[in-house]
Amino acid sequence: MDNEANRQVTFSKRRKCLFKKAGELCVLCGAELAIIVFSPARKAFVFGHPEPTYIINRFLTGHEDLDVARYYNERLVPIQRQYMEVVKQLDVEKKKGVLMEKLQNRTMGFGGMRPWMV
Amino acid sequence: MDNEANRQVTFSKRRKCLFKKAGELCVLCGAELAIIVFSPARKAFVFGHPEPTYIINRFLTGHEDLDVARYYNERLVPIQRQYMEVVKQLDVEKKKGVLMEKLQNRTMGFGGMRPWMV
DNA sequence: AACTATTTATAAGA
DNA sequence: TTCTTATAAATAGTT
Repeated sequence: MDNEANRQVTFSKRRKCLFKKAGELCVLCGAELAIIVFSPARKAFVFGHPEPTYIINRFLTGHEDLDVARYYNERLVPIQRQYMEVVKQLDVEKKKGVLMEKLQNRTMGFGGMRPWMV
Repeated sequence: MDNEANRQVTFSKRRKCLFKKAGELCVLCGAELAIIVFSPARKAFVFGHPEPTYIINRFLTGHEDLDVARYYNERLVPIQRQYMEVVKQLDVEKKKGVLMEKLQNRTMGFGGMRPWMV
């Protein structure tokens, strides 16, 4: 395994065998698995039972019925909604404040104390 | 491999061996790989060289420098921060409102109009 | 967990 | 690349 050509041959042989073993593990033991291999030449080889993406998503999300994008979007969307809701409330409160302040000024005159600004 | 106990033993033996073979493929051939195995009992076992998440992200994104979790978290974290900021502001505005209302009641008496509630 | 008879994988050479 | 083969490793069943 000294030269590059031999290393490539060994890689192919061993990869093939690894995938075979993986398939046996699934069939014999009822396991579910995925293997992703990048060759030294950076090429991807994938094995999965069932499909690799199902296994990967299950691993990444901890859920069987979610893909990664959906998993994160389901966290992102509610907080975006909450955020907009709170912004709306804040706007209402600020308008209330402006109204109150006007009313206060009318009642007390502009020299009146505004304790919340102290 | 008829009964459940034997199947579990076989699963452990073969999984261990699969990971060993995977390690050899990496060291001997300069490959990079990840294996995710779910046992029949639905427990996850992971092997990776380098770290499994690096391999998985490289496979999913097609880029070596893009992290799926990071991609989504970079959208999630800022909005979480903004959300908390706005909640704080809302709290401040509400307290202002309460103070103003008290002051207004003191000034005008409890019969005073509160136009912002109409 | 350890043993072992048998099967399977492997590296190197053709 | 594929085939061969001597050697090493893995495996299932047993203790």
